[in-house]
Amino acid sequence: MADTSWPRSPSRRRWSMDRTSWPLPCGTFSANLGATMAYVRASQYLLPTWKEDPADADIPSHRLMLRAGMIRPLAAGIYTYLPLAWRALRKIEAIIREEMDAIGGCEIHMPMVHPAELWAKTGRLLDFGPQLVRFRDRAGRDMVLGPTHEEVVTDLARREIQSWRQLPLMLYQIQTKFRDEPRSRGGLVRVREFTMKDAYSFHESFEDLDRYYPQVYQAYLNIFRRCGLAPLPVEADPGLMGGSGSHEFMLLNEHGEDTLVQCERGDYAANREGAVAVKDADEGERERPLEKVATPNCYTIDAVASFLGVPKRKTAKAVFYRGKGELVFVVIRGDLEVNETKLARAVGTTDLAPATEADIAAVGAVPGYASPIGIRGDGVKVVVDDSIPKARNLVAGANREGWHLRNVNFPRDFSADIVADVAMARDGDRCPRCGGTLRVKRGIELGHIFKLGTKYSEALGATFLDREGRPRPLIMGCYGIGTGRLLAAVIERHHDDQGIIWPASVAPFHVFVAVLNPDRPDHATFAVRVAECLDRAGLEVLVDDRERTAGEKFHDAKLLGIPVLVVIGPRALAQGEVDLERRRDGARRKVPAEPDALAHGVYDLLRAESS
RNA sequence: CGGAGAGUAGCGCAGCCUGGUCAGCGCGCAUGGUUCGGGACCAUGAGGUCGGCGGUUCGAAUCCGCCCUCUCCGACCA
Repeated sequence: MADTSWPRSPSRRRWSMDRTSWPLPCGTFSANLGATMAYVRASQYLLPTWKEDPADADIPSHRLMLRAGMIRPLAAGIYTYLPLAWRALRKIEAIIREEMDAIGGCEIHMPMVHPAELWAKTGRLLDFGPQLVRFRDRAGRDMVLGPTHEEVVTDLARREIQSWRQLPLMLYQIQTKFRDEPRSRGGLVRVREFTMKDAYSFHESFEDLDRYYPQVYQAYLNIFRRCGLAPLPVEADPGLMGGSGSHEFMLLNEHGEDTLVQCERGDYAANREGAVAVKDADEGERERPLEKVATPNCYTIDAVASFLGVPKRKTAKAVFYRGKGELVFVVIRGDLEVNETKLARAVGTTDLAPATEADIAAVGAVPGYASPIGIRGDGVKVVVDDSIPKARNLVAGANREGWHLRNVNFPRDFSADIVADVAMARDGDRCPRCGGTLRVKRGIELGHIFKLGTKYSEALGATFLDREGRPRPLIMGCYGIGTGRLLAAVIERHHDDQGIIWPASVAPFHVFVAVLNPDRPDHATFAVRVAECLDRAGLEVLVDDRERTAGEKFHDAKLLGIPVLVVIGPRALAQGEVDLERRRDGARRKVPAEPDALAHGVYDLLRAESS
C-alpha cells in the first residue's frame, strides 16, 4: 500500500469535475488516472526501466525505448506503448494536429477494417500483395486490415463532395494501420502495426493541388523542426500514376530503413528508387564491325570482362523479368544494376518478377550468353537503358553457349521497344544537376507527400461538378507521417551513451524530481510542494519517489532523458536550496527552495534548452 | 523468401561438444536489518513443463528429426 505521508495527488483545477472528489473504491486508483493528475509519482506509475541492455535490440532508439520502459514487444513488429512512450507520442500528435489544422486540415477517423471489395475496385487488392492482411467476417465477406486509407477516404469523398464549392478540402486522421511487412526491424523504425497520420486533399484542378502541395511541404518541415529534427527532403518515386511530384522527408541515419542519394554539393537528393545519375558517353569512339569470340564458362559479366580483358563498363548485360504476361528483356551496361522501380515505371506495370530460365529460353535467348541480337520478337519487350546508346563497341552475349560478340552497338545491331533510364544510381556517380559527386546514404523516412492526381477518384467514381457544371474526377494529394517511427527518430537523433535526451517539445515530462529520501516525511512533504508549484507553473512533473538508491535515480533520470532534473536531498535541503540539472549538457544550478525561484530556475534551463 | 544467429527464472547469461549431483550464475523481485547525493551491503526467500512435439536411451537442457518463435543482413516496401 502507499504510505500515508504522501497526500493523494490533486486533480488539475482546469478540469471541470474534480475526479478525486468522487467516491472511488480504492484511493490508489485515483493516483493511476494519469491524465487527471497534476504530477505523476513514479512509485504509482508503470516505469519498468532496465539496467542492462536488451540482447536483441541493436539500434539506439530500440535499445533505449526498451530500457526506459517505453515499449514492449508483443510479436514481431507489434508493440505495446507504455505510459512514457504514449505521453511522448501524444506530444508529437499534438504538434501534428496543430500544423495540419493550420493548413486547413479537418481531423476525422476512418475504420481500420475495410471491405475487400473497395480495394478490388482500385486494383490494389492484388497490387498490395501479401502485405495486405485479408480475412473473412462471419458472413463470409472478404475484408482487409487497412494498410493506408486512399480507398476509404475517396469513397467518403465520392459520397460527400458534389460541387467545386466544397473544394479544396483536406481530411486527415491519426490512426493505427497494419502492413504485414516481410521484415520488420529496428524497434519502432519499421513495424507491422503502426500509427500514422495520413492526410488527403481534394482539389478541383491540378493547379490548385500545385498551390496546396507546398503548404503541406512547409507544414511537414514545421512538424519535424518542432520535434527537434531536420530531415532532408528528397525527390521520391512519383509512381506509376505520374503526378507531378512526390517528396520524402529523410532523417539521415545509419540505421535507417531506407536508402537515398545525395549530391555532395547539396543541390540534389532523391530516394534511391528514383535517383538519377549521369552516364558517360564513349566520346569519339568509332563503331567497329561485329566479331564473334569464344568465351567458355563465362556466365557472368565479371567472368566475361576478365576473360576478355575489358572493363565491365564496355560490356552489355542482359537481365530478364516477367511483367504484364510478357518477358521483359533489359539491356544495360555491364557495370550498372537494374533499378526495378524505374524499370516498372518504364514498362508501365506494377508486377515485375525475375524471369525463369524457361521464360528466357522461350524467346530464343541463352541464359549466361543472352543477347538482344537475334531474339524472337513476339512476347518479349526489349528495354534498353540509356547507358547503351551512349556506349560504343560493347561485349554482349551471342545467344550461343560459350560465345560472345564484340563491338556491339545500338541501334546498329539491335532495336529496342523502350529506351529509358532504368539504372540504379551508385555511390560516386555524378550528379544530374551539377555534375558533383553523388553519395548513397541511409535514412529514416519520416514523412512522404504525394500528388496522387485522379487514380483513386477515377477508379471509385469520385466526381464533382466543376464551375461549368461538368462532372470531373477529384484531384487528390496524400500525405503521411508515421508517428511511432517519428518518436523513434527523435530518440535516434537525441541521445547519448547514458540515455535519451528529449527535446522539451516532445518530452513525456518536463521535470524529473528525484526524491532521494522519500521515506523521510519532511522530504516527501517538500517534494509534494515542489511538484505542485511546478505544476501550477504549467510544467509536467514526474516525481521519483521510489524506494531506490540515489545512484539508481540519477541513472534513471539520465536514461529517461527528461529535460530538467530537480534533486531533493538532504545536502541541498539543509541549505534551503534544491539542485537543478539539465539533461542535455549536465549544466547545474542551485535555487532557493521556494516556489517562484524554483519555477523560474526550471524555466531558465528549459529556455536555454530550446534555443 | 534467401543467408546468419538465438530460444534455459522478469532481464542478461553459463551449462550442451563429452547424456547420469546441471537446474546454475549475475541483476532484478520479496522479507528483515545496515546504508543513503551518482546503478550500496548482509541475511533469508520466492521464482524455471530448459520454445513445442516426437524419437534414441535404463536415463535427455544435453544426441537425432520435425515444427514454432525472435533477432540481424539481404530481397521487398502505396
